[in-house]
Amino acid sequence: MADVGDQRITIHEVARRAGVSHQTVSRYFTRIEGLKPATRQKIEAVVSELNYRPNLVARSMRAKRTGRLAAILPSTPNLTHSNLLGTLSALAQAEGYRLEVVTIVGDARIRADRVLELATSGGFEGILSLSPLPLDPARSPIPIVTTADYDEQMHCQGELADASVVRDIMKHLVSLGHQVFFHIAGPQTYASARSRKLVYETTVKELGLRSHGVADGDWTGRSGYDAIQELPAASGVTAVLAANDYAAMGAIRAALERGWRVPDDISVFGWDDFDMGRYSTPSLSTVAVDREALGREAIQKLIAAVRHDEPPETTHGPINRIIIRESVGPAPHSQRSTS
Amino acid sequence: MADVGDQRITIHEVARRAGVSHQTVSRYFTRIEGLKPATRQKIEAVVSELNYRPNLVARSMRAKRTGRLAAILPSTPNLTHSNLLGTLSALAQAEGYRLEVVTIVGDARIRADRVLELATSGGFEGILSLSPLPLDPARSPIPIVTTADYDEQMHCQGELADASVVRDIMKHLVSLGHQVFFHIAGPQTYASARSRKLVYETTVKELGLRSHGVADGDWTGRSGYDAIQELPAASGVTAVLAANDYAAMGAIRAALERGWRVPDDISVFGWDDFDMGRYSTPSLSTVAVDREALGREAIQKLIAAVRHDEPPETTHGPINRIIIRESVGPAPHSQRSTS
DNA sequence: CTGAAAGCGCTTACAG
DNA sequence: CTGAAAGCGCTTACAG
Repeated sequence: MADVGDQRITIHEVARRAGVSHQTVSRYFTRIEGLKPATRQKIEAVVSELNYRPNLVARSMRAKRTGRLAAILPSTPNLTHSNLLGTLSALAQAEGYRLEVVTIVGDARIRADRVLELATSGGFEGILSLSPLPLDPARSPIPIVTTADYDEQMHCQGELADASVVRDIMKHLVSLGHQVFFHIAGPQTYASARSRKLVYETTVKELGLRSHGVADGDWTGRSGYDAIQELPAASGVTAVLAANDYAAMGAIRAALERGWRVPDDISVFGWDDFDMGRYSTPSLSTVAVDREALGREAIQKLIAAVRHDEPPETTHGPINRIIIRESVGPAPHSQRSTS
Repeated sequence: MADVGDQRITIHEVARRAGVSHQTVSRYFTRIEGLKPATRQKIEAVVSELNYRPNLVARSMRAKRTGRLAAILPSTPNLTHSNLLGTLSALAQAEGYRLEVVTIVGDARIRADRVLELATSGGFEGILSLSPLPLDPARSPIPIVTTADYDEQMHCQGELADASVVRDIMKHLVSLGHQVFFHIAGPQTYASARSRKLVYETTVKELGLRSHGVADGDWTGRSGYDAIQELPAASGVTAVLAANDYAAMGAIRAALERGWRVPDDISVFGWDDFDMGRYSTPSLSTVAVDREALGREAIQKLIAAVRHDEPPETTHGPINRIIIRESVGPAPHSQRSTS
């Protein structure tokens, strides 16, 4: 049980072995030039022999600049399906920053606490949150920027501005003859789920539609499946809006099992444009969210804040794009009979 | 453009305002007891007024113990579909550690570098990698444990030991009368993709099967779709093993579009047990990977290493479970005719 | 081009 | 129970 190889190599040890002062070793790591080739070589030899690397904690405590930004990822899978992380990382790198992607687990309260901890940890110059956080940025010693999520966009641009997507979907369905709607919601702890539900309900009233109401869901296929299975046979529902693609898939499955054809008898919309929805049968109508545009904008805003620059202009186009595939079609001419 | 609220509050400032020494403030944060209630209250008032939080970087530089572990997540989505992260986090917490989940973007070389950087950063006591890494743990000053991934398990337990799953699948298909196989591989930069391909090829030989070969894929639905679309009409393939569920979904879609019934004409297997595969039609036969068991084992191993304890016994059962759903059935009695 | 001094913000013995 | 001293491993002016 001897403690093997556990002692940390310090810059002093490297300096001693190389026969130079520790400041010179420090320079070797921080400056590109300004070292005599001979000195450089001596240090290089010792560094690679000892496999030494500077302690970043110590460095960042002394140097004001750490060159590191943190991207806070929610632990839901929605964001990982694109190359968003790679894009953000590359953008940060182009501006001379490292991006560390941190997933924070727990409820909103815990997550906010941990983010504040990261902010005061001294390791980062700025924080990018890829999901809304119940956090006052003023409480943080470093800039915190949140991506304009679906719902935030809504709030920024005036009540229900971006919600036009949900309304557009419903209008489209109305134009196809649908009259009785049904919403399978996401967990109401998520702002995006709350807002989709809100807009659904608002639009039902606004357009004078009939709604069988809203089922509570939790993003899973099972929740969509259950919601449709429990639908009364005579509900008359012909159009279903699910909170995401998983729930939509479950809904379609349940409909098919009940002998309802999709889309001939009932149309189903998802949200997120997951890869599998494109290839399922029927393929899934959905909403593609341009998270890369949101992320790009957010990280540029963050870097500007870290540098005390003016925030950049917002230039991206629409974030949400409706994709209509096989799961949506004209409403059936006659009502379904009870099976 | 005044720099607003950017100066960091130090422990000295808190101490000054509370009328105590900075060590007393330090004690307020590190020890549960040992402060006079009056002193505690004075400090508490100042802390909440200034919203002060100790600089963790400074703390971890001075104190040898940081109480933090890092979990390195690959930027592929496979792992985020379960509550693995929550489980790991809870396990760490129960042992008195914080788990910080870090996603590292880039190719294997870059990722290995960044992990080494984290290891020497001084911020963590141990690192758990949830994907294989081209990294010599001996080069790290702190313990690094990698979850026994599909392929690693294989190597640990002797060549092809765990590969039994792929072989079991193929044997099952043979028992259903299938004779001509086809594999849609994952990107060969991934160890798991390489190993599935290897075992496929080995088993073809071992069981004396006919194989139409291996298509190069990249985990996406599109790659599965293309592979099947490009299959010669007279290939005679009746059993397809896809590298993951996405590719399998694409394969099924392409087969249906070519007028091949699934599973009547052709059977398709996926891998990963993604949520949507359960509800698609036909539902997807797949392999469920018990990543939680792997993760649990890995983090216990890591914590033991950090504490210089004996590593715990490996007690989990089989990691991979074959799930047979509608996409797999008996081989067609007669060969398909060219359409 | 390189070395001696000071200090980043905290914690940990050690006194009182 | 609380304060004065030392030091974690580095970098940044400042001299030479």
